Amino acid sequence: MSEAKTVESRPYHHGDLRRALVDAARRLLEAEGPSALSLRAVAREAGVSPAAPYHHFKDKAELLDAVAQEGWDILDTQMMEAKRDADGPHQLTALGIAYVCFARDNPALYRVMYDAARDKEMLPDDVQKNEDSAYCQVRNTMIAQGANPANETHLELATIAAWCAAHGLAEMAGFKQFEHLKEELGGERQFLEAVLEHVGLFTSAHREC
Amino acid sequence: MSEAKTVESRPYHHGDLRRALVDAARRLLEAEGPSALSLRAVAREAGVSPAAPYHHFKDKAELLDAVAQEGWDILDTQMMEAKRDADGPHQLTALGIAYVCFARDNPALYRVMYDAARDKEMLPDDVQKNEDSAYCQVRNTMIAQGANPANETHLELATIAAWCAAHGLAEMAGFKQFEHLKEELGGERQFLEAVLEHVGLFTSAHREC
DNA sequence: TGTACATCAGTGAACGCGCGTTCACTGATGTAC
DNA sequence: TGTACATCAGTGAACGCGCGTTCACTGATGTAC
Repeated sequence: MSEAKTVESRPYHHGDLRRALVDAARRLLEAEGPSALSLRAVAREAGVSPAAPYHHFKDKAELLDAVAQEGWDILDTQMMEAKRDADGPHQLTALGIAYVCFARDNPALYRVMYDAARDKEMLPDDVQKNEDSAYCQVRNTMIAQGANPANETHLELATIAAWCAAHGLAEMAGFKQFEHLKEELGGERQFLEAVLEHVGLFTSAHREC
Repeated sequence: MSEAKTVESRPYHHGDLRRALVDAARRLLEAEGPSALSLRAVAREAGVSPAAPYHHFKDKAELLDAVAQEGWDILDTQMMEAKRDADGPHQLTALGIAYVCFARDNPALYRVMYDAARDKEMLPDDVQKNEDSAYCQVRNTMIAQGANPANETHLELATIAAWCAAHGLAEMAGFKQFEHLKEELGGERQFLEAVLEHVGLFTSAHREC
């Protein structure tokens, strides 16, 4: 689509083509959706020949993985901010809302993230290993809100249950069937909160997206 | 893949090619996954020329819609059976488990169903309109288990919350990260029940998949 | 009951397309002496 | 500081592929008289 730099100004060596390709992929993704995300289209969008990406990624899958990884990183950051800005008892809901808002604001990116996860049949490793990851934030917040950290199984199950509910809501919140509820409740955000409240693991909160 | 009838036995006019194409699509889907589901591959699998499907479907999307619709019908049936076989207080969990089991047993079909839904940004119309639909079964079971049918908004939100949790679990239950929990709890089925229990809308039940 | 004919449901070849990937290449950069 | 040379990161053309869809066609079926 758009090109940040004018074509003629770019030197033969790009400087950071890897970064530029991931950026180009994200631009394409938002503009055209996941089905438009071919290696060639990404190269085109970055203003580079179709063979150039192969100096930075083994194949198409590796490029997609890098895009997905960036998605997880952004998600982590946004959830961290949401948690920081929320009062103690509202932190878990704030995390849930931040999760769903991320998915709603970046639907194509979110889809790439989960398409990769389903293909591999696993979330990226550091979703559970990195202490700042979205997953660990939910887990730690559950402890802060009274879950017993000694009962590891219970804690994990609760985290997974909350995660599943948020993921389901993220994928379905846009469905037209629910539009009347959004109107009735005063907006999408209120709708999201109301659904999460019904899940039972979350308590109510009223913060920004 | 396989061919039910021998090639030479099939008459020039097929009889019910529409049906045969949907069946072929499902066979392909389970054997090769959603990415293998091209119009041409379906025709090939059905033993028919690439142009033949156009006498029964406007285009590829319409064929995919028919496949997805069949998925929703099967889901409705399986949930109905699960509910019938469960005791009153366990019916809601039985429905949840049946939902997740359907998705786990037919992962490619489930993906086709939701890919179509996300593209259209809505579930098929009769998921909410048909009284036997999975959605209405959950809704009605909530009433039977004590939800106030007069509070329509509350009822809908609870139904959606349960649906979201089940959908999220359906997509994530296969992730390798959760394998140790399945072992610890004695199997995938126990794991699914345990997660749903944590959702709060479900109560425990112990029935067959 | 037999025949003419319209309609239906297939065939198979062809179209143009964009894709992922490879290849021999070349221009730019960095390093050793 | 200057030069030779290895390495790096691009180019652009080409490969083979499977795709969705269209087309003129033809064999089978059903209907009217």
